[in-house]
Amino acid sequence: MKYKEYKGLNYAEVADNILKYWQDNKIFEKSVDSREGNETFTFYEGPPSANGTPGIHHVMARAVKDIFCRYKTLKGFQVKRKGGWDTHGLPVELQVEKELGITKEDIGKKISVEEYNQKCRETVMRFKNEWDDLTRKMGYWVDLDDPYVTFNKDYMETLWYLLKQLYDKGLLYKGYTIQPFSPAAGTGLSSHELNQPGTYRDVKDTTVTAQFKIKGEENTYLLAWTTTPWTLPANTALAVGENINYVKVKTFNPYTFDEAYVILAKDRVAAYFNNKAADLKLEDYNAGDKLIPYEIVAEYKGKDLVGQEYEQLLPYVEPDGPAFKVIPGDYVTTADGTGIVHISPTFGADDQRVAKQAGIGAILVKDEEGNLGPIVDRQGRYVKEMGEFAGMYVKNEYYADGEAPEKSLDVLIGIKLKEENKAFNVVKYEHSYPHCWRTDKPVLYYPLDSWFIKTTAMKDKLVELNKTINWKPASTGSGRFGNWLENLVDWNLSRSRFWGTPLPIWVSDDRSEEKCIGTIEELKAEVEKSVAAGFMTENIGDDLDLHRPYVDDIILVSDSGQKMFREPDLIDVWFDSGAMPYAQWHYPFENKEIFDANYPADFIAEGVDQTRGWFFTLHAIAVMLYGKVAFKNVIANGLVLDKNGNKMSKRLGNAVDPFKTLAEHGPDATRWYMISNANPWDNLKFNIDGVVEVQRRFFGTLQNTYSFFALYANLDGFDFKDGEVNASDRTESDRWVLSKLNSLIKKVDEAYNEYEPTRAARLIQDFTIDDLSNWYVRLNRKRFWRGEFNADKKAAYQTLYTCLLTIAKLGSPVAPFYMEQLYQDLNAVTGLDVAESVHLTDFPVADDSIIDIDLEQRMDLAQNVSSLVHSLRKKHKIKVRQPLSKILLPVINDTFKRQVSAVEELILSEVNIKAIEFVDDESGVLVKRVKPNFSKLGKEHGKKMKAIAAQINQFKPEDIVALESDNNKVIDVEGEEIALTLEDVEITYQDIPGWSVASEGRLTVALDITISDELKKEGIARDLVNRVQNLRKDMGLEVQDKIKINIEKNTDLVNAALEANREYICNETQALSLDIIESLSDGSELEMDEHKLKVKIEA
RNA sequence: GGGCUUGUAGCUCAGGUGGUUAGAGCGCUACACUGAUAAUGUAGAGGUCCGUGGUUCGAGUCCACGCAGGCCCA
Repeated sequence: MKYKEYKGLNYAEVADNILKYWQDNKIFEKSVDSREGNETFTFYEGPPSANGTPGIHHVMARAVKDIFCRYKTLKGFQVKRKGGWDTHGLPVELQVEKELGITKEDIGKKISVEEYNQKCRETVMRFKNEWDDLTRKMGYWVDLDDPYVTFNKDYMETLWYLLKQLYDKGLLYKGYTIQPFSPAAGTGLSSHELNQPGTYRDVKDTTVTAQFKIKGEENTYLLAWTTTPWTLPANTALAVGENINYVKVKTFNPYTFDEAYVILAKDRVAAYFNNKAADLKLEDYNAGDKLIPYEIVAEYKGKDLVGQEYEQLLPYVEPDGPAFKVIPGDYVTTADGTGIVHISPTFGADDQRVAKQAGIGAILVKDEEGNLGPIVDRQGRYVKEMGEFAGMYVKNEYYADGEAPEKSLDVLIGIKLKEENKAFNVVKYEHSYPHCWRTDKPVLYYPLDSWFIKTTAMKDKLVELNKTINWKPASTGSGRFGNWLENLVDWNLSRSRFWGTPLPIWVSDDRSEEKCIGTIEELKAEVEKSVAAGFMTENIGDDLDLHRPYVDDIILVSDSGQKMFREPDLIDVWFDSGAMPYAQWHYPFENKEIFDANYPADFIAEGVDQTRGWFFTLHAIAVMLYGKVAFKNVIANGLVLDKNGNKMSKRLGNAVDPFKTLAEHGPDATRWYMISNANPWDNLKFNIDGVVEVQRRFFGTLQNTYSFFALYANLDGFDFKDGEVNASDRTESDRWVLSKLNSLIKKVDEAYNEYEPTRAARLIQDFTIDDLSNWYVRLNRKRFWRGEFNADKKAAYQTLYTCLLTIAKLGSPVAPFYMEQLYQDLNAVTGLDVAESVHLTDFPVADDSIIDIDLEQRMDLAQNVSSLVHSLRKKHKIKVRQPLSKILLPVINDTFKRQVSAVEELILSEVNIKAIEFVDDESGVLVKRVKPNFSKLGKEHGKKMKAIAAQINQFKPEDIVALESDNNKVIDVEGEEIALTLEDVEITYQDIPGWSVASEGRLTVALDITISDELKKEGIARDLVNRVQNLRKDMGLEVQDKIKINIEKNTDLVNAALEANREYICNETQALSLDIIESLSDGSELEMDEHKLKVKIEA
């Protein structure tokens, strides 16, 4: 049995083969089944929607999910991963509308709801095959055979069950929110519709800065500005910014010329008062003067104004609760207006929110049916209670052509306020305002009925439990998510659409009776009653579809015998996905045990854009119904942008095709690149060059290392079947790399465990490239190819084998295909692991007894010394093949000497030097430099630091000696004596006269660059060996083939070099003989620096 | 407009608790190696650490205010 050897590995092909291996051998299934009975690690899959094709960012998101599921499996947990599909919602509906060429209004008219929903059902899974294909090709292990689907009856029944639970807890109620509304079309507009291009247009409106008279104070007014004067009669509060500065200004009303004290933001004074009037005296003012004098008479903070009461501005209708107070508004600015914001809870979303928070009521009227409503009806007209303005449209645009009055309602209100000394300023103002895309008329912000989940009732619990969740990154949890919870509003569940889960609430005609249905069985029972009451002809069958229109046809009977109809709303699709922990198992109707074992989730991961989406709905439902978190650890990953940092979009053509990327570069390099390049929670600028680099640098190096191993292990028949070599029988470098390897295991385990995949990948990568390949293999190459298969060689094979196999296991969560191949290739020969897949093995366990920190330090020293010597050779243009006699190392301390001595051989062979000499103070050749220890001295002496540093830098050699011998030196700084010890300074050896010196930190190396005759000869011999090896290779000789070397007589130096090193040359080149011949007729001409040799080689 | 986030070499990223030569890889330049070879090694050049103020003996690091990009929400 041989280790597989490759000629140019195709990584995409590896993935294909491994994928087949997994499928044929059911490895994924086994990775779950083989952990049966073990502790479970629960992962929830956030369901994607299959009505569009997947993008490259899905590869990123799913790689993150996959990594931790695989890791936990290796750690022995059973990790069930049920896939899922999000199938309801607006995007699906819009897509269908577009394809059918219809609008929402046409549904139920041009096409039946039944047909329409059928179309949605067909559309929503359109790209399921592409998704499944991507899932497999990228190596995302998730159960595709039995996914949850949100439109399935079982799934929907659980939703109903959960809604009923909320209903029974009193957490489901009907209320209103302020939504964009088009009176002309008689319909609410979704935010999607409002985001259509062209909806926002610049319009000129009459704006009013109104005077709100403070209660109990003469002539004192709060000024508030509005671009919608028609909302002023609905005013119930004024909002200020708590940290904004306000002033009271004494002046005169520009319309009535009455004396007035007005309050507004300090920053806005300049906008309301003419600077030219600044110097005018109030007492010089005459009514009608153009310039109106003003004077600031008091100043307040916004929070000082909070609570101030004022008189109702336009008292047509009484408020339904406390009103006419100053309240805090977090969104108030001084960018425009007066810094005081007019609040009408019925006509602004912010208004409604801050009013509710402050316990302020609204201005409401009763319609004919006794329902409360705003002072504007659904056609956009003032209601009858509005006195002289009753029946007027609030916008002139709403009148039929030619019927609009000359003066709009806004203008009339402006006039009325001026006359009543209630307007401080009335002007036209151009601003951007949304328009209905269908009717072209302005949108109203209007209260519309909706069903809500009372999340605010559980706010404290939601906030508290959120703090127990491990968020990656933490800032998303405390910041974006935490702030969102702090400013929570009730969850608006209602959607007036067709394709979604219907709200299971039936209400009687007079709205006095309600029923919320929680199960299909319950529905049947209720229908039976209805049949008995004669409202329904027959009961529903088992094949009932819970979608519209079927449920709409169901009429129930109330306890008092009234007909009950379903509330026509659908529920927010986010409820669908937030309910997946329960609904995916059709809990509580089935699978109770599975649910219990898999709730809550240990881990979920999704894009950061889901913070207020899925992350919230999962959390909200779990906390409200079960008082628990839904997930314990969560990674909120960032976006995948194009290489220039722009959002990818199909429209712009900068979207990266995931299938193409996977096919060209393979899933492993793609995944490794995505994970190692940046933390998943940072945005990733996806650059295909980066994938190529990862492939070349990491996978290329790893594969080369494996190939190197395989080449020689095959020659020697190494199969690791006769036990492990003792640590004591291994070389220093063997023990070093194994120590590093075990340190690596620890760190990687820790990184995965802390949900830091980037750290894990980088650790593995650095070990593979720097420690294993660039140091261990390079230094030990000869051990692999020289001589017979002895104990030392075996140790080398075992060491390298262990490193490679461990890398395969550690890296398998990130690069599941390639690492599987590596594992298989290694294990096929040795059979040391019984598992048939790397994904069925156990995660490596670090052996502390192998970790030797001192050894790791020693090797660091060897590397640093070598690097310095290389740099010196470079400086003097002496190539490594030319041996040199010695280097000098100043001894920093005893440990240093001991550590360097232990790796002396390594250094000598690495840099081709004959000897290391240590020098210390007694040698007298060292020139010392001293540097202050800033961090220590700075803490103690603070301000004097500069003076101290200046003095230390001027120490003479004898000062340093004195300090060293006494461990004490007193210096005088600005009259104060400061005693220094050795700890206060850093002593380095900066220079050795007559030597070539390089240093890094405290380490200094001096190189003897004199090349003696003998060294020169050895250099020539080494050069020759090198050239002969080339010739051998050119001749196509095998490593073990023997040769004869003939060389034509050359200069005395060269001849002497050959004679002196004959044995060495023959040994290295597998030569039986080396003869110097007077004349060679047919040899090859070799150039070695200034020497030219004629050489002939015979096999 | 608000919340969160990012800004360090041409590119991608590291840089506990403030401490005096700001690092790595890629790319570039030069050299070396040539039995890991469609590999490999070494060195060099390359930085107003986004800006402006502040705190401090000392700021890439702490504070404030900005600027630019991103996401979410208004």
